[in-house]
Amino acid sequence: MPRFWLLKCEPDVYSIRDLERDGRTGWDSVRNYQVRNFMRDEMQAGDLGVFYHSNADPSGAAGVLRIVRPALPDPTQFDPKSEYHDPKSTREAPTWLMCEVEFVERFPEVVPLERLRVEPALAGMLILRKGNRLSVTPLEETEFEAIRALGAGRGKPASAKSSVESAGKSAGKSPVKSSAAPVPAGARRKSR
DNA sequence: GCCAACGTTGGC
DNA sequence: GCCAACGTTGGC
Repeated sequence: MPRFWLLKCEPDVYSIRDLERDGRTGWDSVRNYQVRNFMRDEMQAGDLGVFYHSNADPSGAAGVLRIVRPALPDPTQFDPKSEYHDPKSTREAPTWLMCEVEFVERFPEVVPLERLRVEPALAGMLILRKGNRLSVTPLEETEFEAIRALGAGRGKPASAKSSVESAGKSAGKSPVKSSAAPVPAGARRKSR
């Protein structure tokens, strides 16, 4: 059973269109212990994630990605020239991890935060909680499916009661562009 | 650009 | 191990 995640990134830094173009990328530069532990302990290959654009116009859910490999050493920590260099980290025991992700789909339009907020199925979602700053958060399957439905334009109006039932299984037939592109080496800010 | 909320740091 | 100061995030 796959798990579900929400991954935030500023689209000025790396957007869903960049991922669509690249096919795969290393979700690097995360410098938060809680997020690192998610990647180390809970994330699994095959998990699905919502790609969320933060600090954007509009901010919101932009598409879907899949976790290819969950807990790789983040190379930026070893790069003295990187903004994310961590001199205390060693290759034997890397402090920081990243995951490799692949493109699954881009929503025709970003589902704005404003829309997510009024969706009953998303009432408990971590990212909507005030003050939450984690760049990677777990999602319930119902939350993931609700966001995916909104992204596909299949969301019920915000006023509708119970929008969960309609969010059926749609996994498994994703238009994955199976690019064999390696993980880009460039140090990119995937938020912390 | 403001500012609330949070994580991290460092003095003690 | 407490906690104030500081830096950062991210919506608005």
